[in-house]
Amino acid sequence: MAMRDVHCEVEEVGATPRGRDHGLVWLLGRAALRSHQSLQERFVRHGIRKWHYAVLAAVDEAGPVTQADISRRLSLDGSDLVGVLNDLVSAGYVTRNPDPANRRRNLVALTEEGAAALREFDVCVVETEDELLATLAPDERKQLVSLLARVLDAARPAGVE
Amino acid sequence: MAMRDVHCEVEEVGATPRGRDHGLVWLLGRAALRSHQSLQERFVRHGIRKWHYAVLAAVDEAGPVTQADISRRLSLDGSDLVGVLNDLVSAGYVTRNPDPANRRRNLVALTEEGAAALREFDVCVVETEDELLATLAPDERKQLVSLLARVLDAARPAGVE
DNA sequence: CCGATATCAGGCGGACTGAGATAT
DNA sequence: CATATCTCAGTCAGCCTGATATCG
Repeated sequence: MAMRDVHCEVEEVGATPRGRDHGLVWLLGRAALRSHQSLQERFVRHGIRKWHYAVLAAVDEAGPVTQADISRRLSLDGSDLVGVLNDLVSAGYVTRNPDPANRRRNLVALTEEGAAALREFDVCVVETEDELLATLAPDERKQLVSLLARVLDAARPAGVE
Repeated sequence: MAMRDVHCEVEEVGATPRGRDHGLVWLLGRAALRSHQSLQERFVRHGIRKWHYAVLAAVDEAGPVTQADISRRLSLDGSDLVGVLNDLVSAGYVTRNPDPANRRRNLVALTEEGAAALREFDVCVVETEDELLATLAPDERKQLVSLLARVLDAARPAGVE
């Protein structure tokens, strides 16, 4: 709207400062919803949901970890993690055993089945992202990811990750 | 365990094609969550939530409209819109009357109080977006918004808006 | 006693589905 | 009858809070 190289078109300053339908918050919310739906649609075929994937990936990357660690890494509430781990243990994807060094803690470790499953689940993510980014050129994809990462970093409440 | 811990480094080709923590879906979801929380925090001080704002804005921009119109414009389910409108009518922000031309329909119109309130609520959005985008240069903001809009357009299920 | 960990119970808002009522 | 609109009931996952037991 109205590039300001010309004589003062200051109309939109007060009323609709950036067009209500195209604001960042709105776009973010809708884009996240669509991508979430698209991903979940693929995940359900494997019997999982997004947090199952996220937890598997976190355990894979960090090795055997405590639940509190997973919780902090993913910004997932500890009480919700319990249920996710129950599912993953039932499926045989992870083991959850008390840490002999500190028996308040549980150590969560990936099983072979879990590692194999994770590689399958990765495909869902790749497919979803390719679908989402189909209309963007490769460098635009990188730009978008980079910009989002910076926004997220700045919006991070207090030292996470 | 026990796999090909052969010392080849072709690992990330199949396993983590783009770094699991930095994928588009993940970033979108987290950024949307943060922005949503930041905005809702402001909205609650005014006694509203995001859909109240979205509906007010839609009615403001489209003039008196039917509920089905609002529903389509915002991709908000009609059954959820009912409750939102109940709140807005109670607050005196909109009126909801049968359309004399087609009495299946309700015509929703903004009141003066609604228009005034909307202008206040706009401030919440502006503040939230400024907060989110604080670390980005003006042209980067435009880039981000533009890229998100393109992603969203491509991801649109079937002719909306 | 205090703090960290894990678990459990439950609330709340958002996205969605299905049934029913009414008007065209 | 068939369709469109609005309303209501209820499901479900996600995000959050609070309470409890246990261990250090």
